[in-house]
Parts: sequence; C-alpha cells; structure tokens
Amino acid sequence: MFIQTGFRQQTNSSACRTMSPDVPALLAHTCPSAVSLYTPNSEIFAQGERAGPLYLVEFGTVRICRLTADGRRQISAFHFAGEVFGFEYGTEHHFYAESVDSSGIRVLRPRLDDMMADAILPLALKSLTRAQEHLLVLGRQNAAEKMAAFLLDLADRQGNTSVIDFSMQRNDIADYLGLSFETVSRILTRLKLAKVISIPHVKQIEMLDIEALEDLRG
Amino acid sequence: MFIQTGFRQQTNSSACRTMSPDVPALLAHTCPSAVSLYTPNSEIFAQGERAGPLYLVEFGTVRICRLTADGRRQISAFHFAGEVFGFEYGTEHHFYAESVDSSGIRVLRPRLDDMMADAILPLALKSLTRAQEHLLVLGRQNAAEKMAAFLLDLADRQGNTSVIDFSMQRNDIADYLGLSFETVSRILTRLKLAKVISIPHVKQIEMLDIEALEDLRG
DNA sequence: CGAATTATTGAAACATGTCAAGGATCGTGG
DNA sequence: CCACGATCCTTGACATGTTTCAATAATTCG
Repeated sequence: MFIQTGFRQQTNSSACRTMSPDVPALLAHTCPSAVSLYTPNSEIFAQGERAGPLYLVEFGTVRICRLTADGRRQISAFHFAGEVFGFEYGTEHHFYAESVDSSGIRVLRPRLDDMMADAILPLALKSLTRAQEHLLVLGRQNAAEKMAAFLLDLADRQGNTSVIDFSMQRNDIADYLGLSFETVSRILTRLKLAKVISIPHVKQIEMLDIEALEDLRG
Repeated sequence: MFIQTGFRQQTNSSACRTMSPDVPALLAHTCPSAVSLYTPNSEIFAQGERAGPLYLVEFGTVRICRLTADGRRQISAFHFAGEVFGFEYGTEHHFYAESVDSSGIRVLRPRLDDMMADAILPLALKSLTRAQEHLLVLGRQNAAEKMAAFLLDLADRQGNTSVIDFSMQRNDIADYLGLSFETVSRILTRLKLAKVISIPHVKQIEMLDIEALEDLRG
C-alpha cells in the first residue's frame, strides 16, 4: 500500500507551508525517515496496533478514524501538510489512520533523549484543543453550522484564500461532522443557493460571503 | 466563590482512590498549593483567562465547558477525584471550568525544571484519547447509546460498583452528551422500564443489566 | 413548611436520516 | 481519445429520533 521513496530526503521537511513552529522543535528530537508514499484509502496504522512513532504529513491528507461495532464511522481529525499525528496514551493505537488521497508521510522515531516530551507536548496540546472544539461542533451545532465551521477551518488551514480545495469526499466530511453524506450535499446546495458559497467543482468551494459563514459558525 | 483551607495540606494528595499512576509523577514536579474549596456552580477558571497552572481534583466534580454565541453549552469533560485538568495549548484557556458540586481543588504550579513536560505529557495524552472517544459518542451514537456510554464510563471511574452516584444534574448530562435534558430524562425512564437500570434516587442509578448497557454502547 | 429549582411526562414541530432514483465524475482499457 | 463501468454526488419523498413547548411532579433549600 505504500512505497518508500528511493532517495533519502533531507532532514529538513519540505512540508513548510502551514507548518507550526512546534514541528521543527520536534524534528530536532527524532530520527526522521524517508517519505513514504500512500495511495488513496490506504492504511497508515491500524486500531489496536502498537503505537510509538509519530507521523509528519509532507503532502496530502490523512484521516483519523474509529468505527462503532455496527460500522458507523467517526473521523476525529484530518491532517494536512506540516501536521503531526499518531500521539497515543499507552502503547496501543485507539484509532486508525488512513491516507485520504495520495499522501507522503514521514515517520518520526523518537530519539529517547530528555527533551522529547518537551517537543511533543505542545503538539499534543494543540490536538487536544482541536478535539475539544470539535466536541462543541458535534454536540451543539446543527448541520449548517457544522458545515460553516468545517469550511472556515479548512480555509484557515489552507492559508486563508477564499477558494478551498477538498481532498476528501462528501462521505468523509459527513463522518467528520456527524452527518449523513446526503445532508452534507443538501447543506452545500443550500449555501450555494443562498450565494454564501459557489461550487466551481465538486472538490472546490469558493466562499463568497465569509461573514455569513462566520455568523453561522457562531 | 472559593475558600482556601487554613491548614496547609500534605503534599501527598489525598485524592488517591482513582488516581492514575501519572499523577504522582506530576506532583513531584510541581509546587502543590493548599486545597481550595469551591461551592457548587462556582467558576474555577474562565474562558480567555491566562492559563498556566494545572488543577488536581481532591474531591468533588468539575466540568469543562464552552458556550456557543447564542448560549448553547457543551461540556467536554467531567473530572473527578484524582484527575488533573487545565492543560492548554498556548497561554489562554479555550474553555472554562466550574465546580459541579462542592469540590476541593489543588493548584499545581509547575516548577520549571526539565522533567515537567515528561510528567504532563501522559496526562495530556489521556485527555486527548478521552476527547477523541467522546467525539465518536457525540457524532455517531443515538441518545440511548450515549447514555449507556456515559453510565459505563461513570461506573468505571467510580470503581466499578453497579451503583452509580451522580454529582451532576440532568442538565449537565445533557450538555455533555449533546442532548436536551428532557431526552436524558426520557432515556433513563426507558432504561428503567426495560429493567436495565433502576433509579433508587434522582442522583443514584443502579445498573441491573450491565451486558445490555455494553451492547448498547457498542 | 413553602418557594424555588430540578425532573418527568406528553403532544406537536422540526431537523436529519433513510431509501431510492437519476446525474455527474473519474478511471480504465480498447 | 472515446466509451464504458464504477464510484461519487445530488435530489426527492418519506420515516424517525430528538427538540421544543407546556404542564405536572418531585426534590432541595431556606
């Protein structure tokens, strides 16, 4: 499912566009591997698998998922270029990770030096804050509000252009927002009819009225 | 809203019943204050307030909350005796914390030594895992499944007796599970009629059929 | 004991899910 | 490069779970 690139990459990661200042600090305390290429929908790590290394997204998109016993899926996070994922409490992954599109992932094996936790902690805390904010969205927002929150978050992480490029499909958005994919589709057309967004392409949305989206999000 | 206890408490925290092994490690790297007593519904820290110290629950219950612009509330977590809360990415609290009942909280001011992050990281990661699992509940479970998950979680954290004592009211449970308090009430009576639980008292539930609850939770 | 708060229950409204059909898009192989 | 099949997306009609509003009952607190 994945291919190691033949050339050894530079240690300085190329995933710089949106990289948080916490990442370089982490790189200094890990042994970054070469970039592995993952095909769409391929698994990066499985639920129940032994945890340990962290993962840096060089390009592409990753989803962190969990299933209920009867197969309903919740995506707890998407990760884009420059972001790190794979933190776990304990030795076992409680979630599984998949590549959404074609992605490049660098495995970061911790050097067991003293400063390791210092480097990881801020990233773990950022993930925690994100998850907590997502709880508010899932628990207390309606479909339109969820969608607005998602679009604004995506725009923010893509560098605040008003045109958003989607790597994930409606299905993924639905499972991230706790909706059905039909509802995702309906909300998008509703926002389009209200001239809040336009949809030049299935995987591209232009935000026409950002203020309206921000009002929606609350 | 809170009263400092006159006597200086021992550094060895008394909140041992459910204490995680990670907590003693943390205590060794902080300057624990005396226990502060909080009255029901009093604020421990506010959203937007400067973050820094951590908080150890000695007794009682704490809720971590966030409001939408129009006043809907999401409780992202409850914390019981022996648990630590107050982690933040950055310098500012993104959530606010309140005492649910009468609680005793010990402020842990970090000593700025090298091992601080090592002590905090496991606790932060546990909070992260909890939040992620809560995302599945909020996003993909129906009211009965949410309730089952909540009851089993509570039972587990109270030491796995089949009788659960609630410190929070229906309203709090609703805001934790992303439901209305009426629905919480209805689900409880439904479970009672199905002989899955009994409700000897408004703030006490006995689990009669744990397997049924586990099936529900998934 | 009485007032205020909290919890339960019912009826109706509403948002979202489910099921089903038709369109668009994408990838592949001729 | 086009045509085909498969996948994904959109839209509609209907079913359903949950919320909302309202009234009553239970509990807590002074």
